[in-house]
Amino acid sequence: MADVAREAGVALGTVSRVVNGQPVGSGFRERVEAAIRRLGYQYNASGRNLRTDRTNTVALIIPNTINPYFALLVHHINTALEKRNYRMYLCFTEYNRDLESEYIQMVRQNRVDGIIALTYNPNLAIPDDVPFVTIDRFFSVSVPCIAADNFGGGWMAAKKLQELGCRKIAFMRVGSTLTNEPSKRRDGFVSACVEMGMPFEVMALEDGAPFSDFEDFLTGHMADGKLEFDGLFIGTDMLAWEIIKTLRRLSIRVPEDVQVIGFDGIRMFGDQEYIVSTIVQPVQEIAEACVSTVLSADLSSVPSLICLPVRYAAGGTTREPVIPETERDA
Amino acid sequence: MADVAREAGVALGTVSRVVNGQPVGSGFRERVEAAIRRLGYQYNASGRNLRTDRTNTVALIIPNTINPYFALLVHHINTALEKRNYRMYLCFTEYNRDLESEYIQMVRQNRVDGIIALTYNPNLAIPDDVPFVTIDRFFSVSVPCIAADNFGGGWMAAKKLQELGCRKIAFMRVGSTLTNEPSKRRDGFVSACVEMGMPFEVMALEDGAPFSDFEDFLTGHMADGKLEFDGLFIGTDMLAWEIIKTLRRLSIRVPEDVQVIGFDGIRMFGDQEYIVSTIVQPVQEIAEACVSTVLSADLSSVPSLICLPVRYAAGGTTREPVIPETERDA
DNA sequence: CTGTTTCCATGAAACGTTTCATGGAGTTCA
DNA sequence: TGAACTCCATGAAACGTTTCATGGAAACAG
Repeated sequence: MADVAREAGVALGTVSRVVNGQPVGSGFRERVEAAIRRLGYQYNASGRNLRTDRTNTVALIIPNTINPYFALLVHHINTALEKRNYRMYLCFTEYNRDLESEYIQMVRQNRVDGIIALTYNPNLAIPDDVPFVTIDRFFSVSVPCIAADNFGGGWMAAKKLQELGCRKIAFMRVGSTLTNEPSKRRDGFVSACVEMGMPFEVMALEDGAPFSDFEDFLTGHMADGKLEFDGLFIGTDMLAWEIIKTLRRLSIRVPEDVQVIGFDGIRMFGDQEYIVSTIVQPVQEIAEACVSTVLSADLSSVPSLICLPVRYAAGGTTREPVIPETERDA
Repeated sequence: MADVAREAGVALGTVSRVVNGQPVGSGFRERVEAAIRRLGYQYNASGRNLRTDRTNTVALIIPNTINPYFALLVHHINTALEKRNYRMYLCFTEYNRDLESEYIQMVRQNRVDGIIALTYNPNLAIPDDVPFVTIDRFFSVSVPCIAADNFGGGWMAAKKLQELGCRKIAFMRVGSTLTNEPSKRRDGFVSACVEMGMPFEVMALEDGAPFSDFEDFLTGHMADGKLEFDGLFIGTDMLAWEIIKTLRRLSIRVPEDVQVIGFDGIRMFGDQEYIVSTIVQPVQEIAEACVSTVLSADLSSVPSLICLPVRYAAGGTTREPVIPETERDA
């Protein structure tokens, strides 16, 4: 930059203002830009980062991008950041709690301007010197949490199963010890069942327990090769997919014998149909809320829990009254 | 850091060496570390980045992470980088050629230590002042390109279809104008067919042409509701998935009436079965090759095209002689 | 023509590291 | 005992920006 200034016969500050698009005296801009071209000058962001102590970068801490729901989340968060001219610093934790802390430490050293985290350590130390928002995890009123309306989703799933003609239903999930926002899917489900007087059961797989426990649960509720449930609400679409495979192995037909509703709104690829009938999370809205919150000038004035509405979408594992054409997002 | 030095009663350089784990006189390390704890000192990477003109960061430029193949690639590249204590700078282009150039410009300004790119502009300007490797795109001998053995994969697919009893087969792909490494899937397929004396056809969808052209192609090769092909090799698993849906709509059964082999090795989630029978790309090896190449001290001494072996995996859209249990990667 | 104000380029300091020449203290050897 | 070495902490410079106080020139008013 000093070279450019010399070449253009102007001062350092003038070059800086040209580069940043700030107002500059007539003729100066052209002179400086010519010099930049002549010298092939390349702007160096490190200098600015050091001087301003800002990086125009937000860290996103998430288990991985293999899970299609996470992939979608990453995608929309990146888009929302880009719109504001911010970059995304992506960290994969693979559900490893130590990695979560390590990444927080690391991105702080790299002076990110904010952190968005979807983590699994309930005792995570939240730094207070950088804007921090979480997805689906409530830590304290001073750490904004963005989540779908999980309770409402669970409620909606139970109601929907009744509407579809179910007489006895069950909720199945994995990871029973951790209490977080998605846990409320169960609460909403149970509340709706109680309110409707619908017979129901809840099966939560202990952490570390083998998947076969699910199969045991199902066979334990079978008589004459027939499942006593005619509706299942399952914590996530991924799990629903697995359980449907188990059901088929047990010669139980989906959706003829048992209807299944999952949660998340996962599709095979971008805009195809849902892999299972599901409660769809408003991923784009969640992403937008995360970004606008983490970048808001005054974090203390934002609500500590932002809860966004979900919707139901048929996906072939329920017997819909009218055959549903593929439903699509906006 | 200056504060720490003062607090510990040592010089700046000593603190620096302690922080970087370099050898230091006895007692110094303890004194400095105590001071760091007392002051709650936080290392600032911006200073180092400026001073060393390195960032320990590699940029990955890729269309998105919604496509499961890309998601897997991102995952493995991140792992390979992490192993070497590098961070990943992820840029999503959404197949937009202008964005590709913009991102290259941007990450250069951010002084990444290398760029790994999977791009779609054949005339992309490759910078020569930063290590640059590509995936699946050959630009010139001075730009290393990492790819699966696409030719071999196409060859393998044709051979496999014959082995599975096919008598007349076809290759279908999308994006006919762009010539890149994956184009060789077609070449391998054609070569094998010619060598075997197997009747075959090739259908490439023009860029921008509607998907229904595929359907027209298929119906154009039907008589009495029967497809004249009994085997299809399709450019990617995603496309294969779409085409299988079309086939089913045409009341053509897969794999009974026509066997289908895709390319990439996409699965629904992490380690489940493949969504279609497929030629599996060695994603992990590709990722490892990308990273080790882009970080190699002397780029000019690496081969300009690294071609990694593929393998066939049954996935339910072929009639395997023995019912295949799910095959899994290492 | 002088005094006042406005505008805006200038020059220098500062951000937090790394690195390197310097030299003081300790050790070895004659 | 002194010369020659070795070891390693020290202090200062440098990386490339941004920002701010300064002041010169132009514009305007009286």
